[in-house]
Amino acid sequence: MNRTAEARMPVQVSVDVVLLTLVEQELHTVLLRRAAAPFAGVWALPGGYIHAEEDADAKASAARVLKTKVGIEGAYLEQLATFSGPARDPRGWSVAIAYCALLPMQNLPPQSVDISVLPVSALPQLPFDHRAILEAALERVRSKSLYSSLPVHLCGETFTLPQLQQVYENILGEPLNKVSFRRKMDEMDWLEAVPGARQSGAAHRPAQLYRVKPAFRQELALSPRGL
Amino acid sequence: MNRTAEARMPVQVSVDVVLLTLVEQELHTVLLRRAAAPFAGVWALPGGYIHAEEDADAKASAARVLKTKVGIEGAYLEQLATFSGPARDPRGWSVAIAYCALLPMQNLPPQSVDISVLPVSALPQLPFDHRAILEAALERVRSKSLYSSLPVHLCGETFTLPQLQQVYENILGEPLNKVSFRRKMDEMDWLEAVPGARQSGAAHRPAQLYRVKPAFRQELALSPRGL
DNA sequence: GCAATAGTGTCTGTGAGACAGTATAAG
DNA sequence: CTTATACTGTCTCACAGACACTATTGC
Repeated sequence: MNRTAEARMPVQVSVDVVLLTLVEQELHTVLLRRAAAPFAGVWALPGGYIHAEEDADAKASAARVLKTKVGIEGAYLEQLATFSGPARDPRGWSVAIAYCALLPMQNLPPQSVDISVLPVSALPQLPFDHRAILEAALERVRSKSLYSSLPVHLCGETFTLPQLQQVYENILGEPLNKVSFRRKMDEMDWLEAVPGARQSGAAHRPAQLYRVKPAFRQELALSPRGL
Repeated sequence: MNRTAEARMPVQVSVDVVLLTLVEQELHTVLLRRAAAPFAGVWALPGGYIHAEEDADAKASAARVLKTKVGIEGAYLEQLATFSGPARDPRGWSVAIAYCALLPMQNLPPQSVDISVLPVSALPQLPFDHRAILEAALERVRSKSLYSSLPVHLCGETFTLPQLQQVYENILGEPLNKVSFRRKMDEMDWLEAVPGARQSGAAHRPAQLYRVKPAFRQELALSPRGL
């Protein structure tokens, strides 16, 4: 057997990142204008080749892409799936390890001629198989929002329960029962009230501010029976 | 910007397959004895490089590995996750696209000096990060068995409801309520009775044989509230 | 008949959703 | 005071699990 022949035809490996945020009650994604061919000048998902010399793994590559090409750090990052085949990139057989990233809107960089934040319901045509990658990200985020704390990564440091419920509702696209939602948050036990902190300024009873308990900052909390 | 420099350091891309089956009420996995270095002679997950000339995508590579190295076709195949980094393979920075495969025991090839079927609870030390890949596969299969028809791919063409329930119980490691299980199977509506076919030979009332409805042969059925 | 397992009717407890009430801010 | 939203007490209905009963085979 002839292993060198097997490995001879080169396969390009890149990472692509679906960076999602919530702007005015709707999921938005960040697109970059491609600098180089193919598809130069076209809006596309942030992505890039793996740098074997510096990246500890593909997730680190994705974090580096977000830092150097979008200018953000600290986003929640989760591997989505790997897309592959001879046709997805005109340069030949390629592999893209896709990641999903969540970030609160206020941590996003300002838009520019090369950085755009668009609602996922009204995106331009995307190059490669980026449309399929984006759909996979949306499905993943929506399905995990049914039974986990994932959506909290779209909120800031502190938030009120009504705000958090709105985030869930915006992702899921349907209203949730207030009493059930609060019961679930209570029994999942991953939030703590910020002592003495209340939302102020509104012409009604102020809401208690909450934050994620330290043990759950890097990890999702799961609810066994959903919601 | 210097894209050719970015892509210069080569990254090896392979697929690894966790092939699971049920033998005597316990999940087993298929290991192959490695022919070549590194880890020559060691039991490892079936795997191999992507053949860009012939594979339509990474899933096709995984199917080809199963066919050529294990001798099976038609297994249920699902992408698991992609493992990467400089340390997982001594030959250097590498990417492994991991797949999970399910097959009924009777479709497995006979064991040989190079093919082994072992219970997942008593495996030898595995090379590379194959232990982590296997754990990911087990977690995926167990978690999907809580709300989908996934376990049916461990059954043969036809099966009785008591047999199917046993498969679920063996995967999950806990007994299930008989009435609830049958209610769920009924409302998920992905099984059909084989007319007139009943299990025979046992010294008790024979059970009705079922098969998967054609629409669900290639696709999982999901239950919104689990079980 | 008995033993053994298949399959079903029905009760009960848990838990999610609905509703309506109280609480607390601004003006 | 009114208005608006935060928060909570409680009822109800749906559904999962438990139990018990009937059904059908081999011996």
